[in-house]
Amino acid sequence: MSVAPPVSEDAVFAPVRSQTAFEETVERLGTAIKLGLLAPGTQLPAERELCRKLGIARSTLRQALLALGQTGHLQATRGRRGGTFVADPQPPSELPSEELLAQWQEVCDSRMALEVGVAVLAAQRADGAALNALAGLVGEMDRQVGEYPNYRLADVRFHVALAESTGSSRLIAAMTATQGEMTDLISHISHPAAVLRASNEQHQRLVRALRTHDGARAARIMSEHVEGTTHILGGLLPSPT
Amino acid sequence: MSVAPPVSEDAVFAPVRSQTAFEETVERLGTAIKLGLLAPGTQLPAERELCRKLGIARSTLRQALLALGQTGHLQATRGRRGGTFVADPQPPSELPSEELLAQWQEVCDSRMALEVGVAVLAAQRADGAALNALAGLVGEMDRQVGEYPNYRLADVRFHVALAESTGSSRLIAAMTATQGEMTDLISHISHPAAVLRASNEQHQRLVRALRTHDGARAARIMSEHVEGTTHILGGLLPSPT
DNA sequence: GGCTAAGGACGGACCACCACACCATTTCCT
DNA sequence: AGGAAATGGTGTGGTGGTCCGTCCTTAGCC
Repeated sequence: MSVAPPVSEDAVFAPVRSQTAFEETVERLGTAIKLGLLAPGTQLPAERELCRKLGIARSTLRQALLALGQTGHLQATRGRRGGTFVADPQPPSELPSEELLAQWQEVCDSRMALEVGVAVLAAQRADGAALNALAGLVGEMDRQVGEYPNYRLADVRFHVALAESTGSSRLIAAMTATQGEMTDLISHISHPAAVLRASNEQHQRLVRALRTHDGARAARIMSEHVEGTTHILGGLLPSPT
Repeated sequence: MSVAPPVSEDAVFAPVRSQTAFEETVERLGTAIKLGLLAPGTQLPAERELCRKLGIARSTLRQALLALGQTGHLQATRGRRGGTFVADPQPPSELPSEELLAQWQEVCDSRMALEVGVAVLAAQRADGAALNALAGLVGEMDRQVGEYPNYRLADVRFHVALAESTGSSRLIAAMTATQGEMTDLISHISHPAAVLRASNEQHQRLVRALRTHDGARAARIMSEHVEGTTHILGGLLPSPT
């Protein structure tokens, strides 16, 4: 027989979570709205076109749009020149769900892996335009250090733009999903200007590392950046027993 | 209006792919078998228990087991002391699917992000036992450098063990999925002993970096390690136009 | 007034999934 | 020898998600 070690088979036999098309659509559009990727006032594509893009039936899409309308994230008007639009605010943002709180460490771990890897790839690939966009977002965050919602908006854009600079759609999707989870986790804790300034300092140093294509340095900076958030959460959230 | 930049909304409106429970079960078990995580001869849990673990109905599980039985990956015997067992070989491994070939660059990008991030986390967290297990697998690969199937088996175990050392089940699952995709991509290309030896050299240097908790160094080594495979594939596979 | 483009609503068909009960085979135990 | 137990194998009915096609309603434009 093989000397195979006792491989942990828990991962293989872990519960299988089949996501319905309806659920995933609500998730995707809702996350994009919450993160500000779809700005308030933005008009969504027409239903008949959007369901084609998403690869689902129109009735299924309408279920999702209805759900997002009832939670106040979307608003629809009929008739010619009508359409579905992203609603303005959602000031009393939802409390993080139980299950997300229970998994907050796993979320931070996934984020660590994703962000560090993306930083390394970005150091290889980011071109001038992408670097300028990132630098612009760093400046925006610097200006909004006293207005957390605005800061967070630019923060999300920064990390998503980083993923976009790699040119990998998988990584972009993973980054938006991760940022959505992070937003749920951190939206209800305080964000002193000093902390934001220090965090943005790391953004700036990261962009400098990207300009010189220094992947190792980018990895180290991003690692420290993510760890900062993780430690803050660790001090405020209940640790799983 | 907001000065929002033209965010690439392609990612938001990308097709939604709802995976059925049946498909995901076949995928999970099939990958685990192909990767050798479930060694030949291993007995699966009884159907009535396994469907409970996976959180699906027994009939759905049986569809998956039937499919894997018809492809020769599983074999079942009835009666008390019976069960479902992992079949021995699958020498003529399947050709990589069209869609996977078309996405090979995205696969390598995802792998880069995941592996580098995992390496950084492992540098922080890997304990003595995990490091010894990794070192043992490096030794095994060194011995099997002339027998590619055996080498690949230890290679997969090495990378999965790296993910296990982070303690994050999400990362373990992501790593097994990624290794499954990589196996599909690289199983039909040649693997000279010199290449394997050089690759395993990087494994060894990585373990040394982990022992000193040098995350930056681990990131650099892993980045070069993944890039090696990517370049080999780039020379042999058609590039997407 | 009519055309058009948009959201809104309905009904039937199909299929994945589930829950439950039961059958067939083999082995173990008394 | 015979029954209990544990396994894979089979069938049946019901539920809900999804798709497809059709039609209705609203509102702006020519």
